[in-house]
Amino acid sequence: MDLNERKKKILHSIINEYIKSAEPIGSRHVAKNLDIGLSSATIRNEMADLEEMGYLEQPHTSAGRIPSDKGYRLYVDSLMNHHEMTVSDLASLGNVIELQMGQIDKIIKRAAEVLSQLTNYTAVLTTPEMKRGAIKTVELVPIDASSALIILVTGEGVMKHKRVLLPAGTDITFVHNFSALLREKLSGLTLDEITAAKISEIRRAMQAHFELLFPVLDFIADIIDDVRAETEVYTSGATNMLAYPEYSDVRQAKEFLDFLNDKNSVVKMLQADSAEGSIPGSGGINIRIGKENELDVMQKSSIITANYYVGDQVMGKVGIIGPTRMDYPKTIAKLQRVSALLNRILYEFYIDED
Amino acid sequence: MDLNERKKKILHSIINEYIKSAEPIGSRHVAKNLDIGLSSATIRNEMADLEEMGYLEQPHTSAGRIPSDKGYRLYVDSLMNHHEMTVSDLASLGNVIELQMGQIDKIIKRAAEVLSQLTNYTAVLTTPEMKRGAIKTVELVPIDASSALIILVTGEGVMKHKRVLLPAGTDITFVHNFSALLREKLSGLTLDEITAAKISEIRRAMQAHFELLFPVLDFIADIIDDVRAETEVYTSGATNMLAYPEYSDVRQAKEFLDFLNDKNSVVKMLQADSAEGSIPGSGGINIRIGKENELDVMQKSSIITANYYVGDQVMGKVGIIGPTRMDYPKTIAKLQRVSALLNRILYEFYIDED
DNA sequence: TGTTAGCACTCTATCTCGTTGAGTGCTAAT
DNA sequence: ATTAGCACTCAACGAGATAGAGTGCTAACA
Repeated sequence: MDLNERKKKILHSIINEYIKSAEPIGSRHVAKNLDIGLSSATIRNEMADLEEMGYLEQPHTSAGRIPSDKGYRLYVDSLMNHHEMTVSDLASLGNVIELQMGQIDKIIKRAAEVLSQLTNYTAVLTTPEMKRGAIKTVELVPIDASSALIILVTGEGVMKHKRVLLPAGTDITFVHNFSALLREKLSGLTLDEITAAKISEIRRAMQAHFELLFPVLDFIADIIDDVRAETEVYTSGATNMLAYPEYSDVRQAKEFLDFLNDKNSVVKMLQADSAEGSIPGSGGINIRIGKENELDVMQKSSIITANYYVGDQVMGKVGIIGPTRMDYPKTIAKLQRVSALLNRILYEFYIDED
Repeated sequence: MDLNERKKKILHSIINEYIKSAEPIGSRHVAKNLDIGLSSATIRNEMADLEEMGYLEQPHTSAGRIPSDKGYRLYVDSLMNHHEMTVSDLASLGNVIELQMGQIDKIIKRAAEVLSQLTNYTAVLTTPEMKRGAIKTVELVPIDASSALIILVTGEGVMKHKRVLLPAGTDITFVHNFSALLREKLSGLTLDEITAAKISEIRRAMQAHFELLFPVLDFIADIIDDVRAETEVYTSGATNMLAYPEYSDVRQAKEFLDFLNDKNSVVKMLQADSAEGSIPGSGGINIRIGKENELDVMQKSSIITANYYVGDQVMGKVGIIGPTRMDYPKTIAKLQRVSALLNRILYEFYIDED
């Protein structure tokens, strides 16, 4: 039994219908409302075949059919029509650009909001892993007589700060000199290069009279560790999912929301995209459908991810989570648009000011 | 008909039971399991009285009674036993203290987490309104040839930063001088004092050769507006509510969660505590029960709020949201403990480093 | 040989209806 | 004033009965 054109067309129609209604689709419905030109009996036979081949399943004997994960897989890989965003959707994207002057994490956060509003699903973004990022500047800013602020800025525009106590009676000029020396020693290094050994080396290389401020070096090591380890996760529209019948059970809804609140799980999920899921020629779009995802909470959901870049370096992941019957074509189009927009904004943000 | 001691005792017992079970309480249950020493028939009469007086209600004719909002009100005002935290609860509070070295918003965030874990309800905290806060320091830190970071630190330890573009070819020493001048002009002023007029005044007072950097002043005005307007809201344990039968309907759950996501609504709610709700001698604890709250989403919930301070200045609000049948005594005890702890930590953080 | 009409069959969803049991209110006895 | 007793009410539950959507199969048809 082979998957001929007619079978594909029927499958395609069924999936489209199911995406809209979330109700099992019967042969009669296909024959009447969809433009196939066959009787319900014929459709019935074809549907039986499609079920045998694993593309459809039946919730129970006398219900219609719903697509299986395998069915969706075929759908996203070769069946579905690709989609262009509508004018009104595009218009609402304009707002994102206005944030160009803000900081990088605000832009990313905003992108998550836009995506979730645009799609009515849940958007998830991760900020870049900074291992290979370079330090742009380090500054020690005195706040008052007894404390100062360490500020670290990376090439990607990420900023991190920490307050440190100064030994009593430290002279301000002294702090400034130390700050200048720090900057000289550290700027340009990538975060990977700043190991404990490197810190010790700097400590030795400094003149002895900075000894008073040596504890500050430890704080700098801390803060760099923070930046290095830190992958922030922004989620938006988590509650959108509660509007879909798939999540009408509160307990499952809770599980899903708790999962989204757990940063580590989300990062892990976003980074785990599989080779099987990547859509050729889509610019790095990756889709995992239902059980293709190992996580229990995701068995009824799908996730579509994309990378975003500055220049040619991957900065992070954008993902959209929806029920398995989510509207793949539209969602993919929106995801592509937003990630492209994000690329452009970050590029301008990053390159222009370089 | 008056509310004698026996009626009070019965009401007290019923409310305690209902808080545990979330099921209507019948006269038989009260007579058997609770230590009153009266027959179910007598209890029945008393319960009928209590209903007539408005302290109890009946979901339907042949169900038991549940407390009304008025019943809860009486309960929290004069019936309930006050509660001490258990040893194990206290032990888990120890962890909060370790964050002393972190920044103020991390501490506040952590406090929300601790509270929600401790109570199994939803914790909400607001950060202070900064109108009367003073500026501790302002710094303009060059990042590269074309951009710099404005950094603003207030007396409360809040830090805010923004990246600005510099005119091409700006000299670094020049930036430093400008930065020093800024600091001199602005530090010590409260945020309220820095009006548009004040900014113009500073602009005029500066030597003309800083003209190039005048646009930076506008950014400073922006950033100060941000700090002034900004009341951050931290929420923790939002999904805890989904475990209670009161929220078993997904639609209501969604409404509640959406409400929590809306910063403005939450701030408004936290600030709207009423005179009727404040518990005398409890150190500023305020309770609003069910319909005492105007908000639709809160009709089935109660909120207990407290203020927290640095020294004698109110910094913000802590609130715990639960179903109306929440365990008031325990929750109040925990809220008091955590806000006291918060006060102490902030006091140390703020005063020690001053 | 592929398509279709027809029909018996299956299974869920929904409704009704009786039953159960928890709880009440009232009355009469203590 | 309290309590035992009893009739009454009502939600919850389960057992049929019914409707209807949808299927699979067979036989007729082009």
